[in-house]
Amino acid sequence: MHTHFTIDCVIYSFHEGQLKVLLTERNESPYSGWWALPGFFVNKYEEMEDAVARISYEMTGLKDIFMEQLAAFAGVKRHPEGRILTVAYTTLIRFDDVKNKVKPVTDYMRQANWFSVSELPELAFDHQEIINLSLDKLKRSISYSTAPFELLPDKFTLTQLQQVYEEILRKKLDKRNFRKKIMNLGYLKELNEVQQHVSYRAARLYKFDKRKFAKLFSQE
Amino acid sequence: MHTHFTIDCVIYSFHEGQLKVLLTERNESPYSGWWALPGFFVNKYEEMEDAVARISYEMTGLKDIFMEQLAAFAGVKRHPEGRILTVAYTTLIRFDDVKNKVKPVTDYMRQANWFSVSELPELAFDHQEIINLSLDKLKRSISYSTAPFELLPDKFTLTQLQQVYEEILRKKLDKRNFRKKIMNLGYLKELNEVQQHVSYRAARLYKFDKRKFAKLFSQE
DNA sequence: TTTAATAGTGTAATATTTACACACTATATT
DNA sequence: AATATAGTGTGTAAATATTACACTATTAAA
Repeated sequence: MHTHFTIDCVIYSFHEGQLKVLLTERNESPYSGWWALPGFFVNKYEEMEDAVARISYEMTGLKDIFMEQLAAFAGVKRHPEGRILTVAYTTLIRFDDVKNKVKPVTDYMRQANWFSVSELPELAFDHQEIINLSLDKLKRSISYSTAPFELLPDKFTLTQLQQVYEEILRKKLDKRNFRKKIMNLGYLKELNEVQQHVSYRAARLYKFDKRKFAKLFSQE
Repeated sequence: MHTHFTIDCVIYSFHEGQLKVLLTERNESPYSGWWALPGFFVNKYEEMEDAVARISYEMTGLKDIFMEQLAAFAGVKRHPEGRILTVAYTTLIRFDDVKNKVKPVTDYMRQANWFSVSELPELAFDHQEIINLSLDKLKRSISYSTAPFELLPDKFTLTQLQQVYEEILRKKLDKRNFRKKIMNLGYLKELNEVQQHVSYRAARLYKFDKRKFAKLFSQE
């Protein structure tokens, strides 16, 4: 009638054209030395949302990131000591905002690192399964979520946006059709600025307009 | 680091044109005498899926129903004794299959009864919140889920199907457009049978073709 | 036979999706 | 100055899907 209770975090970012997930190297038995999702035990009198904030910080050094619940995983056989119920949370962050800040502030993990979701090492516990479920959800919800814009910098090119879509959907899209469709949605603001420091024709930059996006999905 | 662990079940059916949810009257403190989702504690060495089957049976008398996970709820203040973490599960069943069988087989609940989701009594704990989340999910996923057919009998009329859609989406649909669209999807089989015992023009019956439905969503 | 209740059906206008290829531009290199 | 490189930016026609909209047909009961 009691169970251990943990939180695991699936933290995505986008870098060099690839969807990345943040993993930590465990320093504790079981699975010591294995890569795993950042996660830890919830305290007795701690609200789940507070635990998510605390644990994501302790395991990765990242602060103030908003996480959304994915699902609960509770296999009795996940751990020799008996059941450990974990609730998985997901978030998406801008790689550039955090690139040098990702470092555990606890001894439970030795290091943290970004891995391309298509080239993951063998993971501890059922963490691969958790990631798979989370990728499915991301794919299904992409058309009505702000996910792509949470992964990109404030100003981005349409090619970058298309790459994010292609990574999440795991398929190539047609450039002209993609641009037509995304611009038609009306929540991208075209800027009078272009990319800097590229050795080819610089692409125009765009911004995401949260308000217009919200309006689009408010009434329906 | 430990928590109580329960399962709560959100069980829907469709009857007399309305989406119904199955509630149980509690016979235990706290909230004794209140209506609540059928739910109970998970045993120490019990797999979560087994607990779902056992608890849904004990609280409602229903056997062999497949439930899908909705989310975990874990407020510290849900219960005076401290945190009780509950994982909510959802299912959809055919009203006619179960109409006389719904009865708790435990003393923890006094009775079970169907309520229209638009006219619920005040519920114990945060159960209204759980139902709201579940209704949202049902709405969002209706176009790519088998939900409407799980609520209907094996043979059904297009009007019944449209009513299910209207209840889940909470809006009226145009009859001609609805029929055009649903028939175009190609997974309804038209039967050479009509409704019996109706005091007006009998409607044609249809069946849901699972295979064709699955094919439709397999490759994409 | 009439009434009441629901079943069943089509079309035109508009919007969305798909398939598809080449010229343009900025920089780096010689 | 000329050229190579690498990625940007753009249009159209065909097919498909969506929307708005109203009357006739059928059955059983009165």
